[in-house]
Amino acid sequence: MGLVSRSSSESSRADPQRADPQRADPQRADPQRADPQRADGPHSGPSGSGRGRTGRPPRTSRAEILAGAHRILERDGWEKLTLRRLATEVGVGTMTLYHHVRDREDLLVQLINERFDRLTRPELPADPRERIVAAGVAAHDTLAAWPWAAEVLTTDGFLARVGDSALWLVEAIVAGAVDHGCTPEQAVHVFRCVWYYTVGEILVRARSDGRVSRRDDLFSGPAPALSSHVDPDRHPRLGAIGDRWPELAARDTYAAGLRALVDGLLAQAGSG
Amino acid sequence: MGLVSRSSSESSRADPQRADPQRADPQRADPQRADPQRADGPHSGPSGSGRGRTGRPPRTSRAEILAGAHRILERDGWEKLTLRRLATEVGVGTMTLYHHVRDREDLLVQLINERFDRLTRPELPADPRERIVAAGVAAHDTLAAWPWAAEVLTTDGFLARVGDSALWLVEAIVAGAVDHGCTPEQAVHVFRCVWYYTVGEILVRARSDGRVSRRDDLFSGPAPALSSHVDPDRHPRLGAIGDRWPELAARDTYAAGLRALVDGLLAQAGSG
DNA sequence: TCGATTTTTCGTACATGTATCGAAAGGTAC
DNA sequence: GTACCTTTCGATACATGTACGAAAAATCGA
Repeated sequence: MGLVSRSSSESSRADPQRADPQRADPQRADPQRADPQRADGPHSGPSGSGRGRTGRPPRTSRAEILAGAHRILERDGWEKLTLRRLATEVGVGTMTLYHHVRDREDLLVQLINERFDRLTRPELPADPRERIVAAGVAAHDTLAAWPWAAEVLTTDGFLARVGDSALWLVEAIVAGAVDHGCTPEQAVHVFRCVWYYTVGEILVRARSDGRVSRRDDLFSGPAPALSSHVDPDRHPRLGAIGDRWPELAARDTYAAGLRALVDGLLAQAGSG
Repeated sequence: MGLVSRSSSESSRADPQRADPQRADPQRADPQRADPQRADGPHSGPSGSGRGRTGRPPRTSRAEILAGAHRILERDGWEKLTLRRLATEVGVGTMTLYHHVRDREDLLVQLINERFDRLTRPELPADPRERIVAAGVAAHDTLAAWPWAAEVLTTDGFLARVGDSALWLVEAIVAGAVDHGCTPEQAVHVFRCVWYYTVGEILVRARSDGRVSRRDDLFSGPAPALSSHVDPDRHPRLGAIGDRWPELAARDTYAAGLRALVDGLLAQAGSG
């Protein structure tokens, strides 16, 4: 046991981490390695060690790094997840991490990918419209729990780096649109709008709550959140809302807004 | 001339920069100061200097700092805008900046505020629906040109820190919704959805293009952008789109999506 | 067995944002 | 002039991401 079983969940993803971008191009830094374990000694001996692999045997693996990151996240919180601390947690030099993740961003992307891996896919409704909404809600719920997801969601080609684990979500939305009668162009449009809306909601909400709950060391008071310095003459509608803005802005209206968006998009596509 | 004329655009904003958060609380570090000029010598002489102000007269002003930031942005690019470099550019010590901006984030917020200040407000259509769309497009266009806006858009209470200069946008959207028949609650909902969608679009797009156009020193190739590693069996719809994804994803569909969103929201509100 | 090769590890160094401390400078108010 | 007040800004410190390159540890070819 333990020879190939674990590597399955890793090799599924294609090339995330392509070693380092700068150096020579010895791509593929993670061919199957004899699962490093590393729990029972300095080097647990090459019992059944890597067959046909040259080079210094790795002492750590990406799986270990991600596990350490999870430990830090749960124990110390998001803002304590630094590369140095993670290296200490895993018991390895700081720069060693860079052989398993391209950079900090890559680490976070991999964490999110892992989360999507573990997510049990919900049953998607048969109705195309509802399927789109359900997929959006699933993506939203998965990401919204991690305030730091904001730091990664918008990275270049995030969707490209998202493994198969989250691709079914994209597929679900596109398929829902097509099943509803959209052309492929329109379906992509639908997906992108849903994605923008979802990302925006998560990003804005995550920061707004996060500051208050976590980083209370800064800015003692909660955000004044508009409405404190509005001139009712120049902005009558805002003035009319007045102090109710914070309360209204705190409501969770993601699903309602998503439904409106999808309704509008599908109507647009149908009549176009 | 030059005594109060310039300070008008600065004193309009209420309290952004409340000196430093840590020290004593001598709030209000920027009462009107006699516009510092500082272009013609070590100290251009107190000709008509500040009336009724005690303490050492400031050698630099927030306006100068923002101007220097602009210079760096245009000359060296966004990633070169660091506090040390900005201090050198303006010709002051690094820590002096902290007397005018709370931190880096605050600097960026002020830059955006300034941009909104300079924005000539477009004529808003009379039709409520079109007014909402026009306001959204105006906000989008203003922010989308600055890729680094992404770093600020989601900061805690961004809307709260946005000066009057951008508040008319919020007002326009809320007013459009109310004029269409929405309750205040629904109007806030409309605004938030539009805001989420807009922020999401800007953030995702900015990063996607930005990497390629500006930071071409990293990652030589453009983003693989999905579609390269899709399994047509598991994701038939994505497989059908195939290589067309990059092209479709590159289109500018912000306005179309916004219109769909607004349509859906207003329909939702009307029938609710 | 010895050197070449390959891969991993990791110490060192640098730029950055942020922060404290403290001292000087340059004004106004009395 | 003296007292105060505000701004400037250097020295210093710390944590961070990460570029660079050398050392270590394995296999392979001779």
